[in-house]
Amino acid sequence: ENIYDRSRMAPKTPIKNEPIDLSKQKGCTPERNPITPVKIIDRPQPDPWTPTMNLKILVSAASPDMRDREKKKELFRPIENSEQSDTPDSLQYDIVDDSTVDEFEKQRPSRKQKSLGLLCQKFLARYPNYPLSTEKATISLDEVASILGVERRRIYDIVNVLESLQLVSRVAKNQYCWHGRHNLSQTLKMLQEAGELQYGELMTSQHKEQDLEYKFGEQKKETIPDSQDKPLLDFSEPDCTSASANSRKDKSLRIMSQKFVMLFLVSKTKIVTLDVAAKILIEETQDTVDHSKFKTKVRRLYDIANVLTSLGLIKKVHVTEERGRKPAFKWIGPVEFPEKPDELRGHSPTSDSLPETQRGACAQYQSSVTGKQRFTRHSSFNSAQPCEAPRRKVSSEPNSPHQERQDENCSKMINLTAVCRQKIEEDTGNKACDTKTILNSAKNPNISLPFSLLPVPGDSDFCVNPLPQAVFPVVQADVPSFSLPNGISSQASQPSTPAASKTENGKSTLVPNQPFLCFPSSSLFMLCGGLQENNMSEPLPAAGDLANRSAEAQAAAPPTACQKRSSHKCSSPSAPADDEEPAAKKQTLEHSDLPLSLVVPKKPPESPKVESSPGSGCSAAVHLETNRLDLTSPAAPEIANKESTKPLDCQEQEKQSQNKDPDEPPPGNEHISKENANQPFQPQYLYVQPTAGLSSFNFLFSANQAPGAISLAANQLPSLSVPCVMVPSAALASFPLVCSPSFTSPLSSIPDGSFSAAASPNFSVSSLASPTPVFISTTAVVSPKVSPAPSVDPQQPAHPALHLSPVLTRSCSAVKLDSPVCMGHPVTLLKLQQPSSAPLTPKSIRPAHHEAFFKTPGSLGDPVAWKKNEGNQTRNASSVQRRLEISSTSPD
DNA sequence: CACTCCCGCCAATTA
DNA sequence: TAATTGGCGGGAGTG
Repeated sequence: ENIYDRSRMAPKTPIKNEPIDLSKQKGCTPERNPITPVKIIDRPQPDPWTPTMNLKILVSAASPDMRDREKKKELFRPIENSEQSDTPDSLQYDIVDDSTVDEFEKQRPSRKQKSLGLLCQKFLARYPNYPLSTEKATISLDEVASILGVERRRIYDIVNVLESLQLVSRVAKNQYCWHGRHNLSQTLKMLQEAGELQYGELMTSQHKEQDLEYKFGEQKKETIPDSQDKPLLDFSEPDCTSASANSRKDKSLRIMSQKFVMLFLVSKTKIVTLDVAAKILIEETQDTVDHSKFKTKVRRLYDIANVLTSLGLIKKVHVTEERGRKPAFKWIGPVEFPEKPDELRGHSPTSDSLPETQRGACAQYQSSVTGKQRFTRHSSFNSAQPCEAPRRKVSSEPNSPHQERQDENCSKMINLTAVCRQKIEEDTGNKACDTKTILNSAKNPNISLPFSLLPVPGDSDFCVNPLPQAVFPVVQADVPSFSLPNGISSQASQPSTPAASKTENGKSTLVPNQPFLCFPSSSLFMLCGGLQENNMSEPLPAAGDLANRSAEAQAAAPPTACQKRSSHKCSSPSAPADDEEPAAKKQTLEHSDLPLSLVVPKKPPESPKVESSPGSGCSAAVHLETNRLDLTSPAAPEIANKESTKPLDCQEQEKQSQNKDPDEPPPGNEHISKENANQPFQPQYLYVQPTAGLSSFNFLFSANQAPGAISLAANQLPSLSVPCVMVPSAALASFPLVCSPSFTSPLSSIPDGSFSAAASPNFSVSSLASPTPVFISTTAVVSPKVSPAPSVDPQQPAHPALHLSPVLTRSCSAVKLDSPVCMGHPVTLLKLQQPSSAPLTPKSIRPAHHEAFFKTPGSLGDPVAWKKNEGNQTRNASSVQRRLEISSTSPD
């Protein structure tokens, strides 16, 4: 064959060697001098120019197509030298060539043929996905460039991206070492972790912080550089040592690539829009949205995306947003990362996407692969990116080392979230009206929901829903946006209509049993109960997708709780494969539908309050009360029944959840109630919006609660049965709090009969240390001191625990819990202050013990951590989820 | 016109 | 200093 080709090619010799030159040297005359380093070559034949040759050259010069054709031939031509020549690929190519034989005709290599993605595939085809140890090949840039017929510059683009994923490493000048995908899963895992730290937090975090951060500007910068300097992943591999390789300044392409991947890994939907990514990746905060810079970033992202696409890790999709459709990429690679290097990984999702050639390769190699992990995860890895450097202002938290970065990211993330939100809204059909406040959807950061929100189909009301997402990265700047919901909620709360509507959608089902509370304030709270996947499974009629999402979302939220323990199980329903991953992730995947796009959020911070408040206008207090009532009544009962019985395991829960109860019509919060009803077990969330900005943060808690407790609460206790509460950090002050009734703590036995249910505090929160003031207590504690809320109580009768006494009063007294949550004390209390915006520092407020339970926004920042922690804790399973909305607004 | 993204100049880094 | 790397953005190809 070769011979044949050659004959055909004839003169090519020179060409072969220097194909590049020919083609490239554009304008130039076809000089033969090899500009680029021509490497050697197999056969150095001196004389190149045969008559034919000239002709060809001319032709090529004349027509690009031809040129391409030529190149292609060369490219494809098996490389004699290379060891890999035998790879299957070559065959394919050959074939192609043959076909091309015809002259220059149509094959227009055109641009597509020269695309980086295609080039990358060719490149990848040369190397096995899972090379045997012996197979490791070193890659010579010059050689590859010549073989592929492209300039080196292009090879750098490819190699840099591959390097960011550890598929190759630089060994020396002009030399790279091919590692293949053995480590890919680990690398991705690391990126995911790092991404969660950075972005996950962001997601949750608020913008405001960023603003605040500005202060840190200096620090930040410092940080940034740090991070950049090192590749996120520094994988120093033993094998190939490239000692210095890393040093170069910021290798932006490498870093960008890693960050980009992180976004996918962190994103629930696994879809990231280009613009969002670009914004996030633009180092500076978006403030200076230099258009040109943005453009450049996007160009780079395309470059990266092309390579990632060739790797079968992502695929291009479009997300349709209000404004129109935007380019986006969806992660189709592995989502879970088993601890060990998985060989298999490639196959799963990824494999599908892989080009056949690769796939084949994979198959071949997979078996062989041992999976050695070369890379250790360096702490640095994580740190690097995330920026540890400066601590965030919030320093308060011990935990939050990363937060700063997060903040930054947050904003970005927020954007994403916003986008998502928007979409969601769109999907739902939103009621823009209601929410209009919501903002311009486009921008609103508020939309916190991006993904998760789901449940509510159209209604913004459900903002609450977002929780799940929130859990995620979503940061949601949304806070602001949520406000909408608030407004709605406020209204809704009374009328139940909204709920109903939702229910209609079917989404409501998701939420069934969960009661909502609305708080006027801007801040939102989310609480999570355990999750149950069940929800997911539930029927979602019309809204199907949404519903699913919502369900998932919800599930996601819980993830923390469930994840470890039952995550898989839970997840199972929803997501098939992922056992290991946290439910949330899985769910997310499923949800994939929603892209995270971001909209650029402008600064949500301020607006939020305003907006939110407006809606409700109402005083928070009022709403609260009502809400409470509502809540209690609706969902609670049912929940109680089921849950009470069993609270814990997710599985069980799930089952229960499946049971779904129809629910009661909740008078008060209709939608909520319904939702709750529908989903008996779902976790409850409370989402709080921070008044001010995101920064303030929202929290979600999942509460797992013992069912009983909850149920009781719900019914009887008007106040809340919600197990968990989130408090906005900053804003916390503004809010009051919520208490969750009892949780069941798996551990604790419940002492009091009264509290019986309550027990547990299993909030995942614990891990979080939060400054927030908020609080929750497991046991019931009502805080004596705080006597809060007068208002609430009436209902409370039964369980003390539940109460939330919202203290409308500004004072926020924080009650502390006496016992550590873990203990399972039954109840907790919270106190809040008013929504007034005064930011409270949580720290002061929060009880020492309880820290774990609550996190301030800042603390929240790390969802991941959170989750992890939770896992540890016993989050139990049970739980019903509830949502609460609170409309904050200043009380009045 | 918007989206993609190729191409290659040229600066920063290395050798 | 030359070579290697790689940031960057003009502007062309596509749809």
